Amino acid sequence: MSRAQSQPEKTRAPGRPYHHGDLRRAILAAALDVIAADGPSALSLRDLARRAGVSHAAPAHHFKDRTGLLTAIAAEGFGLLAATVGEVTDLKDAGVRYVRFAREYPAHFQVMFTPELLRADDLELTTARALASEALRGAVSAVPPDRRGGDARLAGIAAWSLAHGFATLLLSHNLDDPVGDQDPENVFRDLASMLFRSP
Amino acid sequence: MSRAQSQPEKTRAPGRPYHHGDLRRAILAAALDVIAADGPSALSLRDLARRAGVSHAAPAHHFKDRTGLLTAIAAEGFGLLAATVGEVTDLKDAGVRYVRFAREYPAHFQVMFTPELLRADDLELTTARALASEALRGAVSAVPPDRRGGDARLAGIAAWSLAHGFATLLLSHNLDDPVGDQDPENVFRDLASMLFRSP
DNA sequence: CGGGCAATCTTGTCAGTGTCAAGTTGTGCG
DNA sequence: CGCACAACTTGACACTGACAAGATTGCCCG
Repeated sequence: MSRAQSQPEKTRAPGRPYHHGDLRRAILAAALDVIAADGPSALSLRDLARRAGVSHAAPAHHFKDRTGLLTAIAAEGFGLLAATVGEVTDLKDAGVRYVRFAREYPAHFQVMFTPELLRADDLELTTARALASEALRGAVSAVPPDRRGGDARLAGIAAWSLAHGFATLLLSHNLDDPVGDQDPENVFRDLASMLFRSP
Repeated sequence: MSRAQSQPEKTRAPGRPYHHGDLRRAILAAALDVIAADGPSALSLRDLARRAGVSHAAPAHHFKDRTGLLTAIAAEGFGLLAATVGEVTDLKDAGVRYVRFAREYPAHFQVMFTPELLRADDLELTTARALASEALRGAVSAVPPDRRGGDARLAGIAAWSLAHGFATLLLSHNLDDPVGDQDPENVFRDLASMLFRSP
């Protein structure tokens, strides 16, 4: 594997207390940094431990696994998404917020939609996902039937696909040229208008 | 990490020739299997070598790196995508083919759009990507201006976002419920009709 | 035909990693 | 006060990617 910015795995400084105090959050924050910068594959538990100044096995006590850590991130992400989309009544707004979420929490977003990295049956994950899913469903049902062609299910797939595709391509730097220096949220607003307009 | 289905790293059977004959393709094929099943993070060069019945360092000669292997896959993928989309004149058809490509070559698709796994400046990759990009651009310019709201650039982003989002959500099993047992390509056809219709 | 050379593959090694087991240290609650 | 449990450490093992150096082979050119 590729080395992190390794130091000789320093033992803890004599001054620092034995208990970290908030290791869980420290590990999570460091993990999000790494993932946002270099993707989930660059994540190393030992590296995170080094950054937090604890021993290499400390993270395992809070998240059991590498998978456990990523699952926790995904669950947190779905919670944040549900909060971001919130109680919105306009579908276009929901889409804009979806895109905003992806840009504000790129690490969460990436992990949330990479199922092979997650413990699929984790309870926190499934409930958080259900919550977010319900929020999105609510936004779909808010658009008047005559503007979405009658089929709510299809309208939902369309809206989700458009927002998700735009967000994904954005994060993977595939839209850098076409959107240029415009605000991506405004660009997406135009896309959404193309999808739902009076027939 | 997690162990593969490890055997004691057997030395080559006395009968088998020293030269494999087509190691490059064998490694590629095995890699695609693994990625399609468990994602790129499950990829192990040593495991691929075992599957091909060669020594652990043999793959490095064909693709230098783990990154090199993934880059080769991505480049092949963009070539295949360009060929799949081909010389199509209808944008909706192009989208359908995009979705078809993602389902036929899920491993390629996944790797193609995970830039942190790739050597961004690789020549084969960049030329193949340019080729595919041009094919998609051609499909966009084929749709009559009155149906796409005048702005070709925006129409391109919309079409790509819709197709890419649908394909991505499909592969990550997020649309299993809503599309049910219908043919995803037909579902996407309906989505595409929502996007481009006479105002 | 044969000699050598480059491509292909092997062996050995090193640092880094995830995970497990067992021991230490601190904390809060009875 | 003391004791059980949580938080953390230490140590070990099997695995990994990468590199260097050697073995084997096909093949091109004389």
